[in-house]
Amino acid sequence: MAHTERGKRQPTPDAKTARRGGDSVTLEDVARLAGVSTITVSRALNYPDKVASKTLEKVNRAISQTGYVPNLLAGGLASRRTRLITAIVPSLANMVYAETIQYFSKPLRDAGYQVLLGESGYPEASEQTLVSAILSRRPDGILLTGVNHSADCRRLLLAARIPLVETWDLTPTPLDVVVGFSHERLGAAVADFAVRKGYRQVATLSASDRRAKFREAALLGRLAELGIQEISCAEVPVPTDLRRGRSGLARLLDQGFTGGLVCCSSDTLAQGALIEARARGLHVPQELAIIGFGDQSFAADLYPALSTVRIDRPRMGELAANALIARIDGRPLDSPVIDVGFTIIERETT
Amino acid sequence: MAHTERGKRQPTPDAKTARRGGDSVTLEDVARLAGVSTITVSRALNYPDKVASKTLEKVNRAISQTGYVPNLLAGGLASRRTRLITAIVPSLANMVYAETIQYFSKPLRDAGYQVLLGESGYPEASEQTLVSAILSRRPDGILLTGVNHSADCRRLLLAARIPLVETWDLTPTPLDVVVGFSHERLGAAVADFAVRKGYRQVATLSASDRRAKFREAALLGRLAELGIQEISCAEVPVPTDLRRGRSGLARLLDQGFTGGLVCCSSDTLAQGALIEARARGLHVPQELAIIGFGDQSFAADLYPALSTVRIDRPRMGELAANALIARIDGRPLDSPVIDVGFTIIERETT
DNA sequence: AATTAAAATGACAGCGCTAACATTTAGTGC
DNA sequence: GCACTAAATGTTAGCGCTGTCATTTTAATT
Repeated sequence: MAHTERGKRQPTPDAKTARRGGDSVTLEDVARLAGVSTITVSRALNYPDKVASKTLEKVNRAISQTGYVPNLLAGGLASRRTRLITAIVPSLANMVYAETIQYFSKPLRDAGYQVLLGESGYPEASEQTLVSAILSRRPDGILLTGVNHSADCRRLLLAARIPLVETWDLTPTPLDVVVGFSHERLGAAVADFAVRKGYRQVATLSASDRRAKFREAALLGRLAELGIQEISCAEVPVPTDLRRGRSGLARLLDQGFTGGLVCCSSDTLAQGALIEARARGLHVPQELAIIGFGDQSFAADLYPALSTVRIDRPRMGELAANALIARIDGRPLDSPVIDVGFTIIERETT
Repeated sequence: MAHTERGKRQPTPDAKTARRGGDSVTLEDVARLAGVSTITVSRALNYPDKVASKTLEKVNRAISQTGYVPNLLAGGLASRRTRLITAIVPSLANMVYAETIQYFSKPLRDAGYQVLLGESGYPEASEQTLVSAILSRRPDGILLTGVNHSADCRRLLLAARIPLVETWDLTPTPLDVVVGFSHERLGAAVADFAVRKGYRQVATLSASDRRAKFREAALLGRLAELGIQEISCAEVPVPTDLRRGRSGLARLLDQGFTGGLVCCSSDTLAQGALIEARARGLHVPQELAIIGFGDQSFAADLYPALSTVRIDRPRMGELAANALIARIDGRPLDSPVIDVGFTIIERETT
């Protein structure tokens, strides 16, 4: 007792190594084994060309001998770079977004980033809460789906001063960068297509999704301009699936829609409509024409093959990733607004 | 110069606040504003019931005034708890896994965890590399798909001493906990089903996926036992899609398969086969019967409705999440091996 | 009011790493 | 060999938080 100084914890001799956990190997262990300082090990890991090759070799040997796995929490805290990118999508249940993530992730992975996923489609938690949770991991960048965010959300995002990419939509005033296409122009283009092909009756089958409704509104608007009178509309909840496509078409048919073009807000809905038509013995496209949206991989392989509107998703994902990386690296961008456009793909259902 | 002590950096008066970045609000800022110590703010955030309600109020006010967003890197480093769970799936392109993630995430989110996603289906990066990258974020737990991991991988995982859950398969010797079903029993059950229904010809249409091939082998084995002679097999690459389902059936038909039951390793493949049958004018199930695997949401809505083998994926995800949470909290598990079973769902294609 | 226990708060060190310098070593030309 | 530059390595001080005590305040009991 006598030599224990007032209150101060008396560290045991091996305190440094025996502390809590004590399990995992640290930089220091590697450094000791390699006979260099910790910073040299750090450099060997992060800037290998700043270290003499002999040293590098020693360090690498020590790393594999100890089975060292770097601690990115500590590294990120010290360097303020986490090598983490967060992608926020409405839902993984929608194949289209799951795919977007993939295309987006690839270039990021190659650039040494990991992608953390956030799903915003959970009504029980606000986007605000999600964003806050995400920011607490201090990602180097964030991908957002859509351009409509609550005021609180925008504030939070902007205050974090993190590179941001919004996708799947377009706006002249992005938070930072936006990579997408115009739902308005797309809706109008589909209306033009309907008229050009001579359909006198048009129906819409849309998910209750902000962007889908926006396309529908543009389509309806253009149709009115072009003098098309016979219009039916059906709305189904998200996420879209075959059942909703089937029941949606059933509803349209009950409503008095007797044939013409059905414009669906997703290929899945369109496929459901196709199935329902088949179950009812309606011939597509003779008695009923269908056009989808997205050009998902299955569209071309349906029977009959589905006409749809293609969004170049691989390109959109890649452009978004590259824009984000450029912003992180502080490189300038040609434009903060990148339009990837769309293409109407005509197959057998129209 | 005179009073600058040898080499030591001379910190400017406001060095503490003006340091690098200096941008983001820290616990200290909040504490100062609330007139308490940092640890009290920390407690107000993490253990609110350990703080007097008046203090809590002051702190919360200070937090919203400053727009403070906690830094989980720092918190995780200090507490050794990251509230991060990593899920490794083969690919998001496969709807089945994307869904699994969803079911798995829900209970975790409710328990205050965030899910980081890792895709192992990229041949350019070994599972080893992936696991290493994941471990460097020090997740509190890991979900793995499958039970076959390289020796290096197992070593790495085990050395990390992190709760682990393996899924989508079963093994008597899990790394930690396994939640899944027996592919062997499933394959045999499908064979029994084929025989019971009186099919004399059986074909398999399988993805080149370890578990799919395992089911197929079990099916073939049982078929042999039961004396079924006429068997055709087709293999397609992953990920499975409609095209591969169509071309797979086409191949079987070319090979001399003239009708009977086609056992597909995924519902998507089955759907592709169904489409191909329709395109060729083959009546299902009269001329050709089809059974899938997975009972994905679309299976019941196809026309004709697809017979398949149901895996209770929501339950599997939930059980996996709960097992992981139990392990993290140090609670004992009834058994480290949890079998969720399977059910053959007979609809219209058989 | 005095005594004791419980609740609330605080001081301090350190989690494992890296930025920013300082210092040492190797390389170059004359 | 010497001066000088560039390359390689090391020292130090945090990054922003929480665990572990120590201390103070409040409540409960006699």
